[in-house]
Amino acid sequence: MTRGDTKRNYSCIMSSDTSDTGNARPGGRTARNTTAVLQATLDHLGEHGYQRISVDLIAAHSGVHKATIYRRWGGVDGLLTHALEWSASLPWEPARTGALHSDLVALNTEVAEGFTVAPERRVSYAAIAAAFESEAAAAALRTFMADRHRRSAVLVSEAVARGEAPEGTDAEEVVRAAVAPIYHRLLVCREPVEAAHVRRAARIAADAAAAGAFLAED
Amino acid sequence: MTRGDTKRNYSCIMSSDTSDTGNARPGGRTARNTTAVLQATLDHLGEHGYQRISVDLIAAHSGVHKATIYRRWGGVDGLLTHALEWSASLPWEPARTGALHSDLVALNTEVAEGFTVAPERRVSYAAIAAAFESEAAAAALRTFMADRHRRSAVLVSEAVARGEAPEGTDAEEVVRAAVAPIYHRLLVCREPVEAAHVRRAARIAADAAAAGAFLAED
DNA sequence: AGACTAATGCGACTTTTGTCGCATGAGCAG
DNA sequence: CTGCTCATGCGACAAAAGTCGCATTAGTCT
Repeated sequence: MTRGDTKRNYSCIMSSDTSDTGNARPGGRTARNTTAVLQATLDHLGEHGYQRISVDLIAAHSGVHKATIYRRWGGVDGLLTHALEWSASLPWEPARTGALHSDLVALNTEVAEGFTVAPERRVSYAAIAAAFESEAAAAALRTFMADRHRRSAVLVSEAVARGEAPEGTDAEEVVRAAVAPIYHRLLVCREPVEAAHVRRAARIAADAAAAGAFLAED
Repeated sequence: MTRGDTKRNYSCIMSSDTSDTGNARPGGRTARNTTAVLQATLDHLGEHGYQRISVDLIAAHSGVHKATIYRRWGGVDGLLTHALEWSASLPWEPARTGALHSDLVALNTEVAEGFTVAPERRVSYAAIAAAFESEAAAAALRTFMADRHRRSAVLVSEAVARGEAPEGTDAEEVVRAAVAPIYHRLLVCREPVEAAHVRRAARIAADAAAAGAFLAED
């Protein structure tokens, strides 16, 4: 099994098109290797998850030599870090439903599914897990999450414009408040997320926003 | 450096007294080994964190042979799992301040400090990280967290008794709602937790509880 | 087209991690 | 006190992870 057999395109964090990496000498082979290796990494994660991953496996699966992977990515952590950094550059925007509460329900649902539906769930877990292994991965996760929250903030801005929350509401903080219970339940409590949790978290965040709980503190 | 040099006693999840493990032949040496190994594990975590840990290191540091550790605990995961399971059995109860909001502020502060103040922070991170490595560790974390939330729930029950929240409020869910933003910020966003975040999370949870957001859904 | 050079492939090597069989000695029962 | 037995220590081994120098190849520049 060698390079070039791009199997699937997973959603969001997993899709392909690993083209643009800001390397010196970006010419054909380097780019092809990058694609092959990162695609193999995502494929492996999607199929076998975070635990069984190793550089040797990715090397065999991608057709790129082990030493090359160590040189360019430094190890498994680097692979995950790079995959995460790259995925942060993909287009994404939150779904609109017309009201803040239901927007947040939709957002929370998407988050929960990202950690529930295979194969994407394994990739999502890997992204979080990697952040515990290396500072670089943690930084990548920080950037990725900040970006997601920034993009999601429009939901709140638009709600403010519609008069659902007061002017001066910290939009990103509302988003964080809404999704936090989902992540908490999945990654810390290690318990399943039910629809009621999704709804309640969205409800509380929306109500708090309406009540002005996210205005700048004095 | 051999066994028996119990160095420090960290708070909470890190303290010593690794006596009672339900082994067959619980006699002297086995118990001493258990203590030595788990203490060495916690010491190492507190000093160097999760990343650099290995069975060989713990073996050298505890004076217990490598093979014995692999046999009894199975590997690094098992060490962390066992340490976490054991720490769940330690006494702990939340601080009382007289009002739900300030109780939750205190709770959130304790959580945040558990992930901020050395050496305990490294142990806390390790506990979460281990859950990504093995299902056993995940189960241990689930148990530990469920226990913490159960114990913290009295804060809410007492608040209900004082009339601060309606009868029928799901106490544990209020606790989870209060602490979730802290964990989310620390472990997912990978951003520092400020006093304002602690306060806001407590405020929102307390207000939502008062408003009846945690009554059983119909 | 032809030379220059960075990246890669290659494979041998070191280090780390995990396993196994066997002898020993420490607890436990009588 | 005496023997029995299970956990341990021990060291050799196997497997995996990671490193290194060197020859080669594929882009790039002129």
